[in-house]
Amino acid sequence: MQAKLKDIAQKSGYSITTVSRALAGYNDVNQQTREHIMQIASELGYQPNLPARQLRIQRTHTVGLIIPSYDHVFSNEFFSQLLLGVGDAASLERYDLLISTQVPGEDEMDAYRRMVGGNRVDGMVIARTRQNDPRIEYLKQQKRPFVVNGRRAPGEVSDFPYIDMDSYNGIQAVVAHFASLGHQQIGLILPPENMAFTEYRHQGYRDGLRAAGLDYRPDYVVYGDLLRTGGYSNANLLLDRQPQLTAIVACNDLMALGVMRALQERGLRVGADVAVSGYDDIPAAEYANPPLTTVHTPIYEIGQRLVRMLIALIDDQALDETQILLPGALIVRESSGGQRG
Amino acid sequence: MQAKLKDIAQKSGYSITTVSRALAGYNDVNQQTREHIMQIASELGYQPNLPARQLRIQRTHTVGLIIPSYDHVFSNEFFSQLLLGVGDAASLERYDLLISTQVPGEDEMDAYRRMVGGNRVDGMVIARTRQNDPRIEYLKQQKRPFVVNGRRAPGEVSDFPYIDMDSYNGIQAVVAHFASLGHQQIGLILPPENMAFTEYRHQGYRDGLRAAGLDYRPDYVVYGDLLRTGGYSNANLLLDRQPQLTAIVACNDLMALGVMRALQERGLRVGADVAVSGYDDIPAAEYANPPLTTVHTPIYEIGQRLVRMLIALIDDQALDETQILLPGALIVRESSGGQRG
DNA sequence: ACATTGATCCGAAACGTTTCGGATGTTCGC
DNA sequence: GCGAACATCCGAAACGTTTCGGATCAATGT
Repeated sequence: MQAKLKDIAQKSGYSITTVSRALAGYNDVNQQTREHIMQIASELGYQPNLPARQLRIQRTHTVGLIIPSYDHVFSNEFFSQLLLGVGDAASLERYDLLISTQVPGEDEMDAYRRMVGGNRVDGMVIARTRQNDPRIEYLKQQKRPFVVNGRRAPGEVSDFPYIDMDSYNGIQAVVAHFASLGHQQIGLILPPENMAFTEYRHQGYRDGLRAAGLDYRPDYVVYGDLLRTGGYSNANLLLDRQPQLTAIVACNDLMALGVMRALQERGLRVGADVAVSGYDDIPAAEYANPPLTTVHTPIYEIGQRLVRMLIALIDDQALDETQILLPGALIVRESSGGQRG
Repeated sequence: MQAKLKDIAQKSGYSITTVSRALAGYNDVNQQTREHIMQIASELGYQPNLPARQLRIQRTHTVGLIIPSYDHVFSNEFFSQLLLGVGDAASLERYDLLISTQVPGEDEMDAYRRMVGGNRVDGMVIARTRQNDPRIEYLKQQKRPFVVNGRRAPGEVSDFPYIDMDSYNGIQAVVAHFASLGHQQIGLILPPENMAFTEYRHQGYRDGLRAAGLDYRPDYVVYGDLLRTGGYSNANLLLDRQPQLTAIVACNDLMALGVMRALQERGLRVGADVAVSGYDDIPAAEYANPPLTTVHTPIYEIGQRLVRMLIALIDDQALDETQILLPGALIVRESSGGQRG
């Protein structure tokens, strides 16, 4: 049975108040008294009852993260790396990470209301912003601390603290790289249309083509689902309609892995016949067969920084920077193939 | 400002008690009264204060999982898949998942004491059992519900509910497979010595050799760290000392990926020159270059089943099965190479 | 009219911890 | 001896929800 302050008070002869103050390091407790109390607490294996403490101090020392759950999408290394960054940074600050996996939609919003409205967490981390993101609207309306990996769509004011990748320039660099290899028929598999970052990548592709003196072809562009299955099916769709394509830019690595699968099943060689790029540089990009060209996203570090920002907000401290845009380095691997005529 | 029961009581004219009972569905509240109260609760966006409720009912509806954190080891897809299985099953039961990432050792044990002793969680999931696992000893001593992915070491009584892979037979199947391809010099990279499952895999390797009429060579066996870096360095160690090796069994996929890196850097072809196998069948095994032979572990499903078992324990329900050993299917991919003379 | 039953509502206490605002005792200075 | 200052300890109330054990009222049966 778990010991309580009351048990230590009984065993030590001091009041519950003194026991609490002694364990909390209050300086109006005699040193010997403190040591005696701490000894008994240790013997009894005392741990403070956290719901009681949380209720009293109105703080849980917990960061909330609700993970979108589609179909094992969590095996998506983007989220696992983010989660590790968040978790490690939280642990360093003596915070825990509370997770709920929810299919986006009403269940997800219920989970936000429960966690935030129920004072279960001190603040939230949000990732993968959507257009008119209801999560952000709810948190702003509740005036509760939160930080975001992502911005609103181009042209909209992002009125919250965020860390995002400059994916506009990242995709532009991919297109420039493929153009420099001689590719003139470059396809694009975008994220879902409702994602806030989709249009940044779309614009990066357009401007990359323009800079390379290539025409934008809408029929070379499809919307995907950020999953390997979406990469696979959309690569097939693109290649069925546009067999002249010699390169495909997928807007994340997981879709790129699906593109590679589709190419291989069609007897096309990745790189040699069709160049492929992903985005994010998840570990699987490097292990892939062949290794995948991508744009590096420091996912783990983003997770860490988000937590540090969030805890500063929770503590009512000013942030050094409230909106951070990180550049992403192009990582060229074998899926680019070589120079072509 | 978050509405409380008291606010609803004031606005409705009923007592706090009646408001609480109405929202909880007690049948001694008039239907009209209930509807009136629920309308006000909805208008005010009421959410129950969860620390208060948890303190009162002595239940948090939370599963705890402390993730070992070495050096981004969480990017290990074993844990991310387990976590997703755990998280999805928990969500289905209206449970949250509380995570702390901790380096194994005293900080980790402090986190267990805080979560369990502080009534932060209703039960714990433990993975990757160690010899004399202090986590298990603590939870047994506390008489708190927990479930384990893994058993104690061979010959020891596992006196707790678990789900484990039959890795003895899994590794034996790998060895048999390599032997059937004609390999006679088969190396082994084990998990760390302090892992409870290491000796099952070691025994599977020995018995697989014996069944194939091959001698056990202790100098073909090293202990690794379950990380890619350990696979890499131990493959180099083995091949420096035993250049005649034509196959290497790594006891998890991540180490196998490191083996493959080491081979490739030595100008050796994976499969053709040295066959490689991992264990677990994480997604990266399939994407690897070349695709990795492995033994399938249904990690996500294990996570789900563990949570169902745990919640049954929390609810004082009998388990259908308290100790489950799952077979793992051999998945042959290109890293095996072909028949050799 | 009185007692019983049923419907409906509610006060009080519990959960365990924290901390405000004293209360008490001792010592020292005047 | 008295008052002030200091060291040390502590009672009470707060946090928000739940639920036990009534309390009250109206209707019905005797």
